[in-house]
Amino acid sequence: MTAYDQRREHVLDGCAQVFAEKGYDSASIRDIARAVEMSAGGLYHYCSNKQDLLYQVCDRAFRSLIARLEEGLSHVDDPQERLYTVFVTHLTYFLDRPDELITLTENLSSLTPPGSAKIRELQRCYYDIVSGVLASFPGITATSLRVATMTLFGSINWVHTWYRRGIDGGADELARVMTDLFLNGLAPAYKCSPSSPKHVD
Amino acid sequence: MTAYDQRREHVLDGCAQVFAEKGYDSASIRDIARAVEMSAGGLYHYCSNKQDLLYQVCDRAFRSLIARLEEGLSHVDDPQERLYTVFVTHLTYFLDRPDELITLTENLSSLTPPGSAKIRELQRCYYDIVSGVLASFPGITATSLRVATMTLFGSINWVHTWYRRGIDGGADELARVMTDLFLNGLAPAYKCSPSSPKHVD
DNA sequence: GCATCAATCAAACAAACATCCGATCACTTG
DNA sequence: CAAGTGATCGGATGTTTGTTTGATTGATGC
Repeated sequence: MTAYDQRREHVLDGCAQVFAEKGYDSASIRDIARAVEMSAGGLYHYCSNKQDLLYQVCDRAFRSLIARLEEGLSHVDDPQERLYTVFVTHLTYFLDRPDELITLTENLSSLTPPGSAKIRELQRCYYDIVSGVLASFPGITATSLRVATMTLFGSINWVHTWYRRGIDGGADELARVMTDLFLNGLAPAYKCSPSSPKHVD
Repeated sequence: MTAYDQRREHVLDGCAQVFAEKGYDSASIRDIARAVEMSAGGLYHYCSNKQDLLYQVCDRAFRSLIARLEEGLSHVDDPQERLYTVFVTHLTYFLDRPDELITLTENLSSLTPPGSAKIRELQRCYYDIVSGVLASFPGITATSLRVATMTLFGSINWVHTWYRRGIDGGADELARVMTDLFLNGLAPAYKCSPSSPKHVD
């Protein structure tokens, strides 16, 4: 990693922070410059324009996320454990680098061509992985697979709007609750033991 | 309803459309003026400033949504049917007036005091209703109630990012799939079938 | 037919914006 | 030391922003 690359990483960190806090549109080049302690003009040594900064942040974040998930899934075979791996990997990444994931979920729609197409490709890649995990459950149909996958993404991507550090438990606990919800639902008692609707373990 | 109020409704419709399409920050007063076929200055007869327009759109949308949900739930007693009612009401509203709901979910964070506090109160009201529905399921704990409620919101609020008209089925079908997922999960076969003694905890 | 009043407009305002540019600065290399 | 080079800066540019202002219109009441 060259010195230039290191500096660029630092710039992208600052971008993610500012984009996550104010959103792409109301984040000004001067805001970013202040966050990385550089002049506005100086930023243009690490990007071609403001839009390019958003692209670089999204690209880096998506690639990290996909790499982590592929690594995590490579050790696990059981479908239920693989589902847990999806949740815990994404949530761990979120707690680890919240600004990047917030930028990714909140500002994707601010991307313009041609960068938007490349990022959408990464998004598709991520979708296929998660969808593949869900597809291994028996009894799932084509339409319910799509809805279930999108519902899962919605659940995960919504976390940043309500999660509070120190109050809401770590990634493992959150992932456990969500996995249980997706596997067994809210009313397993109704379904499995109609004679004792109150029983739960 | 006075003529002024009617005209104001028309202005808010245009705002919702522009906000949903471009986002609050990059939607200009002139964009909105063009959408409602009025001059930029003329808009200020229906608001005190741009921020006020966002507030009015959010306020109107949230109140409609809450009213619809309260009405719908008032006819239903069974917990499982009440859960379906939550899904189908929200999704119907989304398919009915997508711009308002998109503005609500995408631009809430652009609200500033004092309007933001008032909207947050409506949000809290909506949360309490939905949380109450989920709380009626046996075996749900305090933390899992919070996570389940937020997961439900995430699922619903994410729909606008992937739904495609004419391809993805109506509100009732979507609500049915989601309700089934939340009630029974992906692996009811694993849990209930006698041939599969293993279960997750 | 005159006065009132709300609704609307075009024009103008300062502020903020992304971007560009010439001038330095801190270095390595000969 | 001299020359060269990449990084960074402050300032300037032209555009767009939200908002204000003063004038104009069209209808209503007298």
